Amino acid sequence: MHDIRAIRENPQAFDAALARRGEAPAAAEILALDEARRARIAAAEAAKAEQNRAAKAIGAAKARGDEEEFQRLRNEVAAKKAEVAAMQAEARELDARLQERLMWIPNAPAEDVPEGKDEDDNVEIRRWGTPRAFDFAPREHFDIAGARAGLDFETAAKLSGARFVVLRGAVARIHRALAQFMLDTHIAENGLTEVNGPVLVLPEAMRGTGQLPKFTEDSYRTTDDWWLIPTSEVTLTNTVAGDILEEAALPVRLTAHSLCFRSEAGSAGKDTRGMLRQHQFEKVEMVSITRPDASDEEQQRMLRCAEDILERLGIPYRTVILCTGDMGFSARRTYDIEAWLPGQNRYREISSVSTCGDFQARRMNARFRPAGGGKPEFVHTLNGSGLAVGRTLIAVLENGQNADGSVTLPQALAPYLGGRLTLTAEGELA
RNA sequence: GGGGAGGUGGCAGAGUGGUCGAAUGCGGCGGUCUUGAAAACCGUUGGGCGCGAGAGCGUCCCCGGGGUUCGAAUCCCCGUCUCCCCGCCA
Repeated sequence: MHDIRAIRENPQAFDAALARRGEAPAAAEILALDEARRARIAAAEAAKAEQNRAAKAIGAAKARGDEEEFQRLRNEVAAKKAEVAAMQAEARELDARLQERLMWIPNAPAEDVPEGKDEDDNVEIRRWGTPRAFDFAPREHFDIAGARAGLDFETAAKLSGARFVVLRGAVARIHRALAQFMLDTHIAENGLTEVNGPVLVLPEAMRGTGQLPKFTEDSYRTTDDWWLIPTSEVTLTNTVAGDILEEAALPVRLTAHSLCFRSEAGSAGKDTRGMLRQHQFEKVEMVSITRPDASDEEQQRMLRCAEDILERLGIPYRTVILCTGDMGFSARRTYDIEAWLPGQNRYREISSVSTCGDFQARRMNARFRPAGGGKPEFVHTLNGSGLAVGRTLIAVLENGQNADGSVTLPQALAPYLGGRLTLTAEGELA
């Protein structure tokens, strides 16, 4: 959420930021609401002050036995009361409208975010690794002999319909190994704290991170009005909602392995084969809560944590910075990491690392108290995939495939696979 | 699911209709004393919003939301969370 004071101070800058995102100007409308709201607040509080003064004098009048004055004050307070109530109601209504309006407006892009309309305008930052030269036509993951036995889309369809998968045997184990490997690396090497939280959350949490109110159709809701998290960013970031943290406690660095649920509304017909895009998938997520001046550096650190996973797995990737038109609602700057998928002969998104500045912190009222004392300030929040487990499985399978349909698995997974690093063409670990 | 007890400042814990944003203790911060520290003593110590250049002024907040009353931390209703007992259960 945006700072109403900042909009007041520089409405032009606010509209300019919206324009970079391709959004219509909103400052004029918002400031009109804000002005009306503040006028009502001032009037209501002045009237309330008079009421309080009279109410306070009643006690004294009673004590000194001045019945006449007592009655007069009673009447005065009663008269004021109605006036105050009416003005307060108006102020509340205007405030609610202002808040609601602000809840629908996306974050402003950072200065260095490249201008652009869609993903074609994203800018490549770097590449790591060299895509392997195959002496045969590399297949997509669902066509690799060794993987086929463990990727059961038919049974998944029977259970749950389209965009689900049942993993079996060695493939299921490799998938699990990847998640364990990622978590262990983040905990032991990157200094993150493991968290295992709910995947069912209240609407407030979804509003805090920005999924609601604008993107209701992208997530699933239970009949009890819980929401299934589309990413554990929601769970992890909202752990500090409403808190005032001590500066010494920052940065807070969290990681979680969780199920994620997405309706994929609007992506019908996209990536329908294989397990690239599912309604339910697993992801290891990273979240950092930092001081405002530390968030840019933290984003680079987090980006490195995610890239490091791919490097340890030996999967070539490229890193891009998203342009203004391709960034998510809450983000101020986002880097995507795209893994090389030889079966598709292209790079595909496997991680997204964003800083949200104080945008989410304002929504969830997450603050810290400066070390020297003084007023609490909003923290900065960051999140990044580290990584999407299912997509990493695809990358491992496609990059390690052999002509005979077997797959050579990364050395890094050895501790998790009993040292057996070959997925045979028959779908067994060897 | 049924029954009971509770949610007060960073923590502990008073306060059951008026002068309470709220005693007291602990903790924190500043100071006196001390070579330094401890102890002791003194002072200070929540957040939001509005107005104001500022000092400051006003207003709201005792889990959340309604209500009663001239006046609510205190009374009533609903919700929520915690704890205890019973039932059920991975």
